[in-house]
Amino acid sequence: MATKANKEALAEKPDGTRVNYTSYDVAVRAGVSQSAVSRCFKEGAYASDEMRARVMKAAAELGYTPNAIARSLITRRSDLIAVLISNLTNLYYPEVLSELSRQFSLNGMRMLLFTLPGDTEVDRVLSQIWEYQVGGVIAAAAHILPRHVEEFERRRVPLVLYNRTMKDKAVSAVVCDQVDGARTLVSRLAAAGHKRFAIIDGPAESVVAQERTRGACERIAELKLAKPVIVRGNYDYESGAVGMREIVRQMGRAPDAVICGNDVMAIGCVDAARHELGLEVPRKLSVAGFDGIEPANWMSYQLTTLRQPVQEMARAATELLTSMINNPGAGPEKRSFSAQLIEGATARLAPRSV
Amino acid sequence: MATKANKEALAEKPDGTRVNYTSYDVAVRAGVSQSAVSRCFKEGAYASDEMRARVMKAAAELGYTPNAIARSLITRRSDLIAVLISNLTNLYYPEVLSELSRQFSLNGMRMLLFTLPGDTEVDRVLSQIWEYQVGGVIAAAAHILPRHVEEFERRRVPLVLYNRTMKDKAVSAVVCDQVDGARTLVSRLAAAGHKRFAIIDGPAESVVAQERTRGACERIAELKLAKPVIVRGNYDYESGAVGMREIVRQMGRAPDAVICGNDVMAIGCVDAARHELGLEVPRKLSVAGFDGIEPANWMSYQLTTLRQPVQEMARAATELLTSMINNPGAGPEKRSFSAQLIEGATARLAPRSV
DNA sequence: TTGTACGCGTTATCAT
DNA sequence: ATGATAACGCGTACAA
Repeated sequence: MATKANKEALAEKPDGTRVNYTSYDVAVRAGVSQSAVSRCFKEGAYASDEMRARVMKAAAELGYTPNAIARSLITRRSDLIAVLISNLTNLYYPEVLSELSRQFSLNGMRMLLFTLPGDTEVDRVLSQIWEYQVGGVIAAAAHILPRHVEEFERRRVPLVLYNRTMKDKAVSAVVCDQVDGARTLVSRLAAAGHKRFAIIDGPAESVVAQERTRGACERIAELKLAKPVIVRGNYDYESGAVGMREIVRQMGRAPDAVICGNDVMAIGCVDAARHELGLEVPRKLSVAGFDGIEPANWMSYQLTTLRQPVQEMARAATELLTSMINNPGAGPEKRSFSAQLIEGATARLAPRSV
Repeated sequence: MATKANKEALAEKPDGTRVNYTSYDVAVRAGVSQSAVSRCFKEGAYASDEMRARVMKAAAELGYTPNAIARSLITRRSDLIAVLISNLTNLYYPEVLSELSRQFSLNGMRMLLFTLPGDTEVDRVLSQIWEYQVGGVIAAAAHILPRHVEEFERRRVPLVLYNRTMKDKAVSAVVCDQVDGARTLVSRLAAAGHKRFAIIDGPAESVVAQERTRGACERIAELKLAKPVIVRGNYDYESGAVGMREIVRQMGRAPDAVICGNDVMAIGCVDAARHELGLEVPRKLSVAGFDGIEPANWMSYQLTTLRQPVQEMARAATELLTSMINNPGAGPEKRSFSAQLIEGATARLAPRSV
């Protein structure tokens, strides 16, 4: 047949070398049908040992690899997962990404990575995602709006939010309880005698930052302490240092404790206090952060922080997503984790109670 | 026709909602042929304004998105790029990855991310890559062997190595001249009076580490200085601290200068010197690192380091890869960059000469 | 157990 | 300018 001849010729290059063999090429070489080859590459499909051996031998000789693109066209599902991340320069995300990658790899899924530079890019990135027929998406990025979630629902693409939730919209998510962590932190600081608090908040669009600040403020109010001075930061080192200076300016003196929206800002805050303002930490000033990134452990800091169980959270996210993929009917599910207080050496804490 | 009826029914779910529309659905709604729809979504293809408008309207109403899987099956090329990275926990890589992502996104390519946990995983990961018919690969990972490169050549898949090269094998790469950087560093340190050097080397399998150490040793020998004590590290903070202690143990005293295989180890080294050994840095001991990661800038360190021009390198890597994709004939090409000495505050350097 | 035939959703090649 | 039709490489129902 002409068709067969064409197919055979496909792998032939002008220079005589061959490249990109298909299951058909393998079939010809093994003297079996194409569908037999297909079956041999699928676990638990009908195939005699004799044939399987012949096919595998031919495949190995040609260096044949199944074409995942063609496969997912016919099976109507791909093992592609998209991961959306805001900015990798936030030292917290590489760890998350690394764990996600490990977990997905273990589950036989491939990861399509999208980083979101700006806020308005979401629509553009989502349309790229739809094109690739991904099996699911993990979004560890800000700027995901309810209308985006609705599009996920319409398209029946499973979505798991990482460390963010959505008001008035049921959506699967893996979160760390920021409010609770912040409350615990304030309690422990207050019990140790801190009275005047200040907060270096994260960027306005970060839900995580909002929750951390809210938790701290709530608890401070409950304890009838003075309302904290709050300055805005953007999660980076410099804004932590700037924030610290601004706090001192606004208060006319140093506060007792500064709660920072993340570890990097806390480190900037500690450095500004020590190196620029001459404030001893923690003797004169307590500083605490959130996340538990690796540099927080460094001897120069030994930051007091609320560590997120990244490994467990990443695992939960992949499990949640895979279960959503396999049970398309199931409704949204939230999994919440608690932050762990790392006592560190940048804050004076009362001994653990309760 | 039965076929048409089937195709129409495809987007229909049991519950009556529709999902995953195809170009055929759009065609029916716009009252044109399927191939017309296809053309409308392709730039510069024949299509009257009138029809284009009708088709786009129908597509928008349905929320149609072209299926990239099907497209790349027929065009025999995908806009997928695979990126291989050893370990994201090395603080240097997130920046690289972030830049690569930005660049690829700008060029309309999607990024498939593979992280390599171990050394023997390479083969497994590569076979996953072949399955996805990627247009090209950027490898910023150790453990890529000549036989792997040969498979890239056989399969005609463009490969660009990031910060690694291969002996006896021509392969495209973007590198930073580590040897030259290390030599400059030693020269500047020696000119400032440092005589007894020590080196905290990176892991054995890191070519980058080998070059950094080699460059330093060469220059030290040329200057007729004592052979440096060399201890092995593994790029992480702890191994920098351990390395520093080990150096002092081996030498019976502190050296004049320690050159570390990367910034994270240098930071560990500085911390161990200051906090554990009571050595003033840089008054009693000079320490320098490589990479120029963000924490190296922090006030507590202000590390003296050789910064790699990550942005330029990432850009070069994407340019190189895209040009290889577009000119399949062209041979391998190397692009080399110079590291920039950040003078910092952890080493006493002689004023710049020559 | 194996082979035949068809279709996944798209682009490319023809006619018209 | 537009429409029919044939691939792309694979999985799978069905026949043998």
